[in-house]
Amino acid sequence: MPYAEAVPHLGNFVGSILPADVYFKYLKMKGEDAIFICGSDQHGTPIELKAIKAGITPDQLSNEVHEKIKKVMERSGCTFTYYGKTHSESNKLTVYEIFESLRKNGYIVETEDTQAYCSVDDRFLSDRFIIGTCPYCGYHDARGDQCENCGHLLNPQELIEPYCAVCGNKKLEFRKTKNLALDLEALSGEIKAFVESHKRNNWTKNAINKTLSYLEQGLKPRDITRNIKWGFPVPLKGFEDKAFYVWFDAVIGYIGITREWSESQYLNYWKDPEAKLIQFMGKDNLEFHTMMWPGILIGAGREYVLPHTIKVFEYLNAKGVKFSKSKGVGLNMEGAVELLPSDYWRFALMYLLPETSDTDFSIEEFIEIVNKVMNDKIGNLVNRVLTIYGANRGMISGSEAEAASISKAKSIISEYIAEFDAINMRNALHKVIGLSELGNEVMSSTEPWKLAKAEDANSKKEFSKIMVSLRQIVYDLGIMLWPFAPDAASKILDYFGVDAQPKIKMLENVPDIDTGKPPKAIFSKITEKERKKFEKYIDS
RNA sequence: AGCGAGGUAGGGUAGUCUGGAGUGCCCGCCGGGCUCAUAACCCGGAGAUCAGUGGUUCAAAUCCACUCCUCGCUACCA
Repeated sequence: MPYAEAVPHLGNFVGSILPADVYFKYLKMKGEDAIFICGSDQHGTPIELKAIKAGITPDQLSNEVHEKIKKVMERSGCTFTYYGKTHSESNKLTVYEIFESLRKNGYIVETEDTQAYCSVDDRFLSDRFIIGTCPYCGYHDARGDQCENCGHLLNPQELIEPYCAVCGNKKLEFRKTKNLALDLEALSGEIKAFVESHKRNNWTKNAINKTLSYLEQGLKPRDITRNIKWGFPVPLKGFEDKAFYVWFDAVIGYIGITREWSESQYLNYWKDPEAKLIQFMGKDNLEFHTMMWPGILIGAGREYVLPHTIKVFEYLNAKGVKFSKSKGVGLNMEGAVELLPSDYWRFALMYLLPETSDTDFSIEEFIEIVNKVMNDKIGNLVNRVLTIYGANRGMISGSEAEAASISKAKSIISEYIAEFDAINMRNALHKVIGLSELGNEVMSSTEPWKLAKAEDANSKKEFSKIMVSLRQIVYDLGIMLWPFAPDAASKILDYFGVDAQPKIKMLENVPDIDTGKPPKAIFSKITEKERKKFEKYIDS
């Protein structure tokens, strides 16, 4: 779920929403009863602080950003079953219900801490609400949690001459305060058993190893409430002036948002023991999803399904720098879809999907993927097949295909399905590319343009068989491309008169090509001019 | 510092879990083919002590140990 502070950048998109959308589209192709739930994560300190600075309420700010994100994600070709938000009545209800269960089951404990207090604003200040001079580098605008200049992690007490970020008050007190925490220590045995029993379900290596290593080191209770005004108020005596901590209501938001989508249907999914919850995220979200989220669900009494698969991706970096919303580094999705069709981003980002290690995003590589892979391999193949097919329409008869190429195509298709079933989406994408390569190979080795000119019956028959095979390959390509590049896939399928959402089972029966539609390029290359525009975004 | 992840031809990557000839992909380079197609496409080739050292094994990129380098996380950023 994107944090509703700003529009997601490429790194956010590639690590969570895009793979989820691609996989969801595949599930729909298979005809599975799947829903794709996502939403804006609205609570927390950064949003509250940003809203105060902007002179609006956090509610307003996060709702405005939420609307923007929703629009951009739709423009990026994402087809959510529902895109909701965490600051909703449905989520609030769900958070309260789960909190109550956790409390009843004895997993909520009290913690005490010392925290800065501003008497002018009459509030406790989160670390980020305190500004001062960094004791390590002397930077004047260091925050209480970290110095942005030297990167040192800080305690608010370390800051020299700290002041309140809201009102500038320099007379801060440090007071004791109580919070509620989830007793992860008590739950750690069950969390470990959960990870052990689920890790074979296509979890990524980092998700398994990092989690087991945390568990090995031992978990401590972790706060679920904070002295903050923005969030759901805590419904417990003595804690009414506090709000739930954003991570708590964000993960519960998966349920809450499904509930917001459909009060009558959400439990059909969340309480179905056969349901599989599959989650995609960047590595910064790992511990929330592999430990705390299962911990919440287990502690609340295992009423809801626990994650079946957790896919944790590494970072996509821009020129070695992490894309950052707050620092304004890199390209956000709004700029991206403004610049180029969403299919290009979807395809290229899935191609670059940082599965095992951080990956650099460079313009050169992106352009290479679009121009060389999408255009030259896939786009060009479609075009050349359609052209030769249309020009020799009368010579193609029956459905007899050239056996060798069809059997190769079939094995690529089954590999594609196997990769997708194992949620290895980048590998699945390579199978799509592989199929286009097969098409190009068949073309070169059989030279149908020569056969088309021949007079003898044998050549004519051979030509027909080859074109039937190529027709099959292009059609299959249109279907298989759909999760990655839905617009381009629709363009290909349109030549076959198909305008419905593709299904895996459609791969078997190829309709004839509608030669009334002249072949048009389904992709076009990124020009020098577009490249220049592009560089403006990346260079910062 | 602790923990996690990476280090594979000139560049970028996959393969590592589950050991089987350095096997694959993209770019670049060299040679050839083709002219249906988007100056594209196809075939062949050169190029790698698989970070290093030691070990296990009939066999190691893959398993084990140690070392070096890069990135990330370390609990009030989410």
